[in-house]
Amino acid sequence: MAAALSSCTVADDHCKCFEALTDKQRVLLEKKQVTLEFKKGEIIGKQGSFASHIIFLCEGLLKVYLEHGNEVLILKIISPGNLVGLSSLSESDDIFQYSTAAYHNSIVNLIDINTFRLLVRENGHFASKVINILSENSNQINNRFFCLTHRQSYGRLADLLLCLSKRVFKSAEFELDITRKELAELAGMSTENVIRILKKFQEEKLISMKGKRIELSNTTALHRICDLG
Amino acid sequence: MAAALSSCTVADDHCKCFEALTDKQRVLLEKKQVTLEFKKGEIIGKQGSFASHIIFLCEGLLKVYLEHGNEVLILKIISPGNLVGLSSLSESDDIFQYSTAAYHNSIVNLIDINTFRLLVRENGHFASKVINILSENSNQINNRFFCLTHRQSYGRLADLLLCLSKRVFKSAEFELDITRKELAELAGMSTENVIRILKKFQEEKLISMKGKRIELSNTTALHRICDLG
DNA sequence: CAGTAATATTGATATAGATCAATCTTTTTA
DNA sequence: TAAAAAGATTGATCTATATCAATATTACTG
Repeated sequence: MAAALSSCTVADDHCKCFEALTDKQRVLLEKKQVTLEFKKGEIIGKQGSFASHIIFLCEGLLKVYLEHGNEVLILKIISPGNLVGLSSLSESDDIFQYSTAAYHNSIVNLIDINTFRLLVRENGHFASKVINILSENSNQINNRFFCLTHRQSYGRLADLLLCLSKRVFKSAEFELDITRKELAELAGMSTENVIRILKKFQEEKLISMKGKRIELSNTTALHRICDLG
Repeated sequence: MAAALSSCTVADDHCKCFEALTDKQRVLLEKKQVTLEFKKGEIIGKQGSFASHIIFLCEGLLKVYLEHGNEVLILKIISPGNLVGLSSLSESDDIFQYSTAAYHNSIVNLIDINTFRLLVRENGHFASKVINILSENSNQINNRFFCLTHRQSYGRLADLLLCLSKRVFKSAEFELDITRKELAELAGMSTENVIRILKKFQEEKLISMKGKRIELSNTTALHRICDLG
């Protein structure tokens, strides 16, 4: 029972894997990457396109999502210090299975995927770290899967707010510079529903909002809403 | 658009990874595993318990699922030749993040997880194969995630039937020896709804059923139902 | 093989949340 | 800075699907 269900949408710090590289390997990897800036809304990797690189986020905020026709499913949010696209390491298909886009202006390192593959094969410790990251990723997405399929809208939105607060902004008060529509995609519901629930949360003094600024005033109650569904 | 959305619930053949081992390594691995039979319904690995082994399915059929309280989310079905529990390789937590149970009587190899870890670190090619498996797994679960959140019940059930036919039983006609409740869990809906939709499918001559035996008579139409949602 | 338990089926009802439509507000741009 | 576009909000309606309740069927057990 109890066990705080961690359905958080944000990936954990991944950069640790590079510690397993030798100095020489690290130099090689650094040579085989480029740093780029992406503007708000820009797509960094498009689902279905050729995956020539692994993405490392230096600054900003990204979303990783599936799209089919007009429908979108956000798999996770990427905050700085994390990697995207490890699942394209699989030699069998080097196609991005999902899209990656920037919520805000972001700075990104694009790491050559073949060099990455080489290092995995060359350095088992590095490979082992990569496996850790992939595993944590799966667990996180699985929990999000559970949350989106088994919790109802109030719970999902409460969960999302807590997650943003705890993991992305690391503060009970934060500037949420994304549209309601994007919030709705994150929580897996309609835009109108997000608005109505946020209003309800305000009325019940669980949060307070001015402009894009949100403050979580009663995290205990929000947690309870998560847990009850 | 087009692109047959592969939201299949069944894992692919995984056994390939062992090909990357040396003879000596393979012998070591074989020494560090035991073969066991599990009866229908038995739990092979319980979410939250200590993950001391990786599961390899020789014969039978398994389900991998999350549980919280009374709620269950089936992540995937495992057919023979596949591994379960790779995500527990992560050194940081050797706890099963999900449960694994047998649909039918099943024969399973339990492989010592530390030996597995050792081989990953020792043999980068093996590690690379393991990464492939983890990646394919993620992709598959992500697609199932999309399916369960974005398709409605008719589409989900059609998808499931096609998947069972194509991947598990490898035939348009098969004996589906699981309860309606379990079917419902797989398709992410209520038992009653499964029954009603199966009835509708029969009326429209898309499938025919006698007892536990199901035959898909019009897979084209079923595919169309999947795609339209 | 009778009796009980488990599962399947059918119908009626309730509801969360989507969708649609209209207005208001903010942001962008020319 | 005025006009247009994009986004936010509110209310009304609709519907897919869960839930509840009753009965039928199948499977199990002593």
